Amino acid sequence: MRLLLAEDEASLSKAVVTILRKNNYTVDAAYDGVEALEYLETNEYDGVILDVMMPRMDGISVLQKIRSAGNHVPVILLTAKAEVDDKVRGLDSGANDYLTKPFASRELLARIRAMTRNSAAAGQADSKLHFGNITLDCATFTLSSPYNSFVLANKEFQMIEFLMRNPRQIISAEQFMDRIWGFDADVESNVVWTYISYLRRKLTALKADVEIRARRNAGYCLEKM
Amino acid sequence: MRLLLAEDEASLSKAVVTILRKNNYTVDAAYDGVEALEYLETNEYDGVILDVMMPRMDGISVLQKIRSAGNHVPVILLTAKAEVDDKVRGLDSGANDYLTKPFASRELLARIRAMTRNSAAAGQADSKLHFGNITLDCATFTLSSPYNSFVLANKEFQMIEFLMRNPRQIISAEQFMDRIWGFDADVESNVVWTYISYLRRKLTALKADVEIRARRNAGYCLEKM
DNA sequence: TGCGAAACTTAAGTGAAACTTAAATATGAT
DNA sequence: ATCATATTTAAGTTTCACTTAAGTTTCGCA
Repeated sequence: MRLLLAEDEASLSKAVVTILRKNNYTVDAAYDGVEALEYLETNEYDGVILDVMMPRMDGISVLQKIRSAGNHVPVILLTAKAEVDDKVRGLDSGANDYLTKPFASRELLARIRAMTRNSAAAGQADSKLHFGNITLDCATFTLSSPYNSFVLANKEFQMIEFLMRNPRQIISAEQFMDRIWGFDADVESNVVWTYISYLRRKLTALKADVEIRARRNAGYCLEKM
Repeated sequence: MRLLLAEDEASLSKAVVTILRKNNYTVDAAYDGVEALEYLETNEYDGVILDVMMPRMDGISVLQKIRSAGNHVPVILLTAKAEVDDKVRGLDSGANDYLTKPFASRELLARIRAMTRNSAAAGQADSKLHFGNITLDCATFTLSSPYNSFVLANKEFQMIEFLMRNPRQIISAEQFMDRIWGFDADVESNVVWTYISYLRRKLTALKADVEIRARRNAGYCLEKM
């Protein structure tokens, strides 16, 4: 799951990013409205947490802008004070939820789960993905088959999740990079090969009837054997 | 996905075309504004990458011209300097995005994906080509008939794609070379024969009711038997 | 009908892309 | 601070798509 956090207060932003990463979200952080907009235009997120009060462009304007561009990504607005007017204006502009500072991290996590639940439900079955004889439990990061099971590390999990949400589709190394590492991360595309290798080893150990096939000069593709 | 790249600097244009083709876009290249306009008037594209500074007609004028003609194709503008005025003028003229040189290829690709996302969701019919009893799935590189199917290698795929997008048209070996290998590649025209041979073998195995016919001293042509 | 040119087929060689592994580094928990 | 685990880098290895080359067939024309 990939989230964007737009929050100008650096210490709060860092704290929230840490909490979210611990909970296995992939998080990009923007520090003002214009930056947030740029991220939103170039990446696809599963959810956005948007501070209302920000330099250069306020959160509600960002929200209006992306909604008018036809982007329906779920958005939680953050604000310092619970002003009813702000709240109404925010929700009218297309926010899915609203949270006032200060907030408990547990509440934020719960609201994020609620916000992303719908898109998951709309897309497909909830927290468990199936393909062939393997199952990925997104709540526990467990990849299992009738023969065996593994608890996956964060990056491994996101790789197989991406593949299982798009079975039989070709996914390029660049798409993995953009989605999991963020398009501005400077890691070698080598790292994708490494994780593909790890995952294949696990699929073999699971006696999976599916495999990650390489399509030279194109990408990878999860297919039945 | 079919893109038009309008960029006058030959070396940059060539580099970008190569990158885009590698990412399985079909790309036409124009080297000035007037040429770009001609391409845009005679073909339908899924997206356009338009350099602002070009001979004969600048990018923004091209953009204004096609917009006033009612063409809503998504456009990314390219410019050397990040001048705010230029940016505003470009976006006001109807550009969907703006990218300043130099740029990372991964960022360009991400922006193209963002730009074409909507149209991809709208019309996915583009990703499958039909002729006679054979079908080419451009998403999975699969060539199939009611009897059988093959996953094609990159070059094979591009050859049959070119033929299936222009059925009954005569395509010369040179056209294949320019389009698939690039007009400056130094490979023997032998390779075209080789791939035609591979494809014919596959068409036979598919019991296809179409064939690649050779027109002596002219080229090849995909026709019903 | 026979000749030369063009088109075709096949198979082996090559290099770039993909893969694997292990070691180095970063992160995070105790 | 220390140790355990996750992630990234680096380097050596393998694989396979592409190219080449050489021999064969087909075609058009005299």
